[in-house]
Amino acid sequence: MSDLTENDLIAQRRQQLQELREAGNAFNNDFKRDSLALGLHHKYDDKTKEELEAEPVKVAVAGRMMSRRIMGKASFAHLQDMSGKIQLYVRRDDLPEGVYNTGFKKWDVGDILGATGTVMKTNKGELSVHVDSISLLTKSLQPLPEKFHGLTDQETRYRQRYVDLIMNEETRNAFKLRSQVIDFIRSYLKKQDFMEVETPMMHVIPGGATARPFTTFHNTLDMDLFLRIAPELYLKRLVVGGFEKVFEINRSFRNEGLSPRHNPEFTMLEFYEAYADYKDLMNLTEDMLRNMAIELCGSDKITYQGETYDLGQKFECMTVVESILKFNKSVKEEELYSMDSICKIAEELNIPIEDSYGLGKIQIEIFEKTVENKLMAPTFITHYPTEVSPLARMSDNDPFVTDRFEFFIGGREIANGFSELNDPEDQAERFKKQVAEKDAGDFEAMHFDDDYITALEYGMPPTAGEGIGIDRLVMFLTDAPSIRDVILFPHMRPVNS
RNA sequence: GGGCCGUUAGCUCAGCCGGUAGAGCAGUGGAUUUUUAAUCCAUUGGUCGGGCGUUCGAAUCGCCCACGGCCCA
Repeated sequence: MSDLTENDLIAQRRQQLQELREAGNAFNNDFKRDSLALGLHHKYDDKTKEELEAEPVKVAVAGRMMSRRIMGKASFAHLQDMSGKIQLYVRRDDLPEGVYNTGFKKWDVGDILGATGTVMKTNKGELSVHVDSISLLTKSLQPLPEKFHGLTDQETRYRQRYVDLIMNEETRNAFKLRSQVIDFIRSYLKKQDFMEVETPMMHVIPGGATARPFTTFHNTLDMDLFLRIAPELYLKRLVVGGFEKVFEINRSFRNEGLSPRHNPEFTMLEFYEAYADYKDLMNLTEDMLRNMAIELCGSDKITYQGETYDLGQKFECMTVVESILKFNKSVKEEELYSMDSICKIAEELNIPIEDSYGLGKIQIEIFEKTVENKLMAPTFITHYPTEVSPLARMSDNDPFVTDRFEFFIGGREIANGFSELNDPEDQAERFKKQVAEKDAGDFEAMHFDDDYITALEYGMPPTAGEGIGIDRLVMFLTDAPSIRDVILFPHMRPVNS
């Protein structure tokens, strides 16, 4: 950032910093605070001005000065710390000689200060600290955005998230909620005896999803490695190993386009439970999301982009085919099971069909085009075709479909779960089909993972597993229109030259 | 990859049928001992995203590029 042409504002502040250096008190590290803004509000907001005067409470606070109103020999300023804001009442004659005029009045909004004083209330009733000592802890060289409009430029908010966090409480709140969502999931699963694990992020064979991976290179081993597209195959190896309930919350990476719903790195929860089936996980999902909303948002009614979603009601449930019929009134069920007629439907919908596509793949193409973004209310979709579910167990009643579900809300996929395919010979056949598709030019198709087959050959108990997209879930809970609003440092193209 | 929109002072924005840029906030100087977007007076500040064209003259018109946003593939 050294190529920034420095403007007057920064030059002035740099000059002040130089003076602080010369005076020997730049970057002080000797101030200890004993109170946070929010704590003071909790403790003393209910007290009257007189009560606070009768029993003076001495506190030490620190934070960034977000505003300042100088009224001559007295001033008001707001300090912002990790918990919130507290007002300072700073009077010249209450401070040591010179501090007010040669110190405080020269400092800038954005500077980081420490102050001690007594808790008071102003005539207007705002809880404040009546300051008796104050010092500059960190000089801020960069001017903050204007206080009234704040920082609204999307690009700057994403590129300089630190400024966004300083200026926008909604941003801070969204990321606090994100953290709480992850805490909630951890404790929810741990209470049910799930064990948290960490599996490789650098894979020799990328697997567990159909997606293009990022490639990297290990110098000493002289080999390509892939950033994982999903942890799935490793987590199931752990189930084989006897960790019967495991979960992982961490990043996966997919080398595909960016959009308001896609970031190249994103966070997923994946969890696996032996001796459970996909229906058990649907129940778990419903219970977990409902309780999460109540605990973290205070209600099972969530408003997202102007629409209200009720997580309190029993979630809707239908099959892929049922949903296609529901949103395509002119389509008859039998047409979805004949290659001739389904191709005609796809053609009418402008869905390009590859020669390699079977019935199941075309059904899913139609589903994605005509159904997915209409699934507003919380909805489970089940009976995904085997053709598009290479890791899921075939249904006992109909080998055309698998014991799989996806969960949608607000027109977006949030979760994907299924009874796991634990028949090693079936799995090997499915991998072979994927490899054939890869050879036919599908970059997203899976590799053949020999070791995973070997693991299954040792025997994996009947197991169900699920992945939940944490970013999309947090988007929903924070009413964020873009995934970039829930990722602290979303991927951006470099800005330079 | 395609379409539409945007990029002007530190921030938020005007200006765009061509005539070399303006406001509010921030900053600077002054007044002000309970303010809340404090107020009042004065005042500094700009390669108008970059490049190339058209023109006597471009922030404004055209083309290309960069970055961002939304939609589509």
